[in-house]
Amino acid sequence: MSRCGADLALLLLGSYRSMVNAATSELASRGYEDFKPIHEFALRAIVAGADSASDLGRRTSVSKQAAAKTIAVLVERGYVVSAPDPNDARRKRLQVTGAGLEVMSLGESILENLREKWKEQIGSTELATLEAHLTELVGDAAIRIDAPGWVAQDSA
Amino acid sequence: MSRCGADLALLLLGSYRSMVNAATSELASRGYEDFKPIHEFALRAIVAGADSASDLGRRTSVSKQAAAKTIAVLVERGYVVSAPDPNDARRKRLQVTGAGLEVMSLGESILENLREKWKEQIGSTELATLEAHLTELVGDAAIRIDAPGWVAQDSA
DNA sequence: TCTAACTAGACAACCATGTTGTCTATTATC
DNA sequence: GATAATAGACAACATGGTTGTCTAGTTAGA
Repeated sequence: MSRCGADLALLLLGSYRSMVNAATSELASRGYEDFKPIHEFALRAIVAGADSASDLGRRTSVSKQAAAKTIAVLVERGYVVSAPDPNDARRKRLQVTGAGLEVMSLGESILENLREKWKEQIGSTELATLEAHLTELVGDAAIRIDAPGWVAQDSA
Repeated sequence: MSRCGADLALLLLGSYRSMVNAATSELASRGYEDFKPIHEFALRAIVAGADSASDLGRRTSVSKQAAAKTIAVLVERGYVVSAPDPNDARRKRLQVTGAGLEVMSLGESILENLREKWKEQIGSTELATLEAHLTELVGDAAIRIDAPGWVAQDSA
């Protein structure tokens, strides 16, 4: 199908886009209008323990300033609250709100549905193989969510 | 390997990134410092027949103004020349220069090498199967290169 | 044929998301 | 206790996208 390296790259990108677009538009249609992948990933990172702006920046390979901006948006929209850390007056501890958890689980279930649909298309074993191969390709890079940047442009 | 939909999405994105990052850093090390994926795709589109700014915008699903900005960069760096169209005084015909073709073929060969390496890792048939499955997933979306936006953030 | 509609491209203003650099307050470390 | 490191705020800027508006040129139709 794919004849050259560039096509393969495009194919990978297209597949990602295809999933994420479907997810964001679905989320939008359910009332989460401006929720972009970057927000999802930031929430995930916060839940995973990135409880401060600097921390979030480190974990997502982005400057703390950029992280702070993202957090500001999430706070403004009520997905995250930020409160002074009693143990360290410099820090502000982040916490995902109920609304934040809700949108996360909704997003995840949408993506999960997409994966299921795909599984039906190509078969369960085939999907597993594909995932294994992709994992092999990305290697260590898989560990880090990394640069929200390349995930930011979207909206559907 | 991948347990949920979000992981699969991330895996796809990671795979793309992994290829493109390697390519851009390789290009950078060979002297093409500021060459980003967006430029590559724009050149490809121009070669494929998008010979004006408006045209390029349409083909890459971007406003003509955005396309014009990208073109301005490519022209400035000598990858593209823009000359008045003798048949239509409104238009400026775009043409990829020798340098442009050179960087394109270099980029392509780098990506091709990456694909080869991957082929050795997982096997030729497996790679073909994987590509076929991905093609199935993206469906029609595969046709359009689409939004340079999600391809823009990079640099390596 | 002449007018109306469309098209190309230029320009400006703006938005989003990232970057660096600088500053203050606080905490850690020697 | 002096020095270094860290958190976060703020400002300036780069990039890459958007709309909106304008002019010049083309095309189509009454």
